[in-house]
Amino acid sequence: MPQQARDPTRVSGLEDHLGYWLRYVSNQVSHAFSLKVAARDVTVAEWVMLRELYERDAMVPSALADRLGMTRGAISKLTDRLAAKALVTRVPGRQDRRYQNLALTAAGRALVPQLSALADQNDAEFFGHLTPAERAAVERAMKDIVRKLGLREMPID
Amino acid sequence: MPQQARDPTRVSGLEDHLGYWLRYVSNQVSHAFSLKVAARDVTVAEWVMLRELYERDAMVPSALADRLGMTRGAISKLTDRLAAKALVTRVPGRQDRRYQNLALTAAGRALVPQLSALADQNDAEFFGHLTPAERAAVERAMKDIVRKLGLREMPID
DNA sequence: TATTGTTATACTCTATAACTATA
DNA sequence: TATAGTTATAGAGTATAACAATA
Repeated sequence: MPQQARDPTRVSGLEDHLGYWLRYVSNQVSHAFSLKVAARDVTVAEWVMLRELYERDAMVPSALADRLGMTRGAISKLTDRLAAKALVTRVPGRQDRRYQNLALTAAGRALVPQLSALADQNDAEFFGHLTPAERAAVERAMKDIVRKLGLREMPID
Repeated sequence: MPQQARDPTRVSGLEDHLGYWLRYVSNQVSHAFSLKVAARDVTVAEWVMLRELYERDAMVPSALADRLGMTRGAISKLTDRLAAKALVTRVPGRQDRRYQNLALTAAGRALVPQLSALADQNDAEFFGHLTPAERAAVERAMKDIVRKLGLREMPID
């Protein structure tokens, strides 16, 4: 929120917005994490997809797109890369052959815990010095916003 | 922070990391903002650069690159676009002709307050429903992290 | 030689929309 | 026809590195 309502003629600065600080820190956290997973030849988007498949074992691409807030095209390209790295496989559907299932390979499944450890480490680096109360406050605020977002339609254009 | 240190064999999930939530919310906030400024034919990165020049009136590209945490190449491309939109001009240096100054045009200067109002509006939409205490807690935590890590660059994407 | 700004190249991620195969 | 997945194209952003002009 802009903090200077006292002077309506003043143009609010970048730092006056909570969104600015969030983006600032978030970009740093994500960038640091991307460097860590790059050592395993994986991007952040790839990590998210791998982690999702780890949890659910197998998913149809369009369901994954919905869940991750990406387009089917984006999922398709991501799958191409992960398949090329032999971390994910496409399993053709049997009943309805328009569908397919995405699943982790053994290598993919083995990789997820290693990436997860890197995520733990990254989180500790950035948020470890906050008190538990501070962390809880941030987490609660974020989830609050997500809940509020979930109640309204996503902007399409 | 992963919240399940009790069980060392469990693979921490995406949602166990504060970084995950931060990234999720931050992406939503930035995306919504990008839609707003797109109505003025401006991107978020362009807004940041315009706002910076508004504050400082004129800057050398390499100084801007340092300040925004971008490469000189990126600033060069960004300047190309803003110059094409007649929002920014390149002013050749007089003493050392390797340097140049970037400055807002009259149109650029007139646009910044409008964009600033959109930033205010965007912040209100996403954080307006939080209590002042909650907002303050998030802001304090973010600034804490920035201070702790000595981060000084600005977020761009 | 060192530095400034530009350019070339390449990659990630995103989105739209046309395309195919199937139902 | 409707849907699932792919592909093509485009654009914004990232980064590295070679380059020309200037000091």
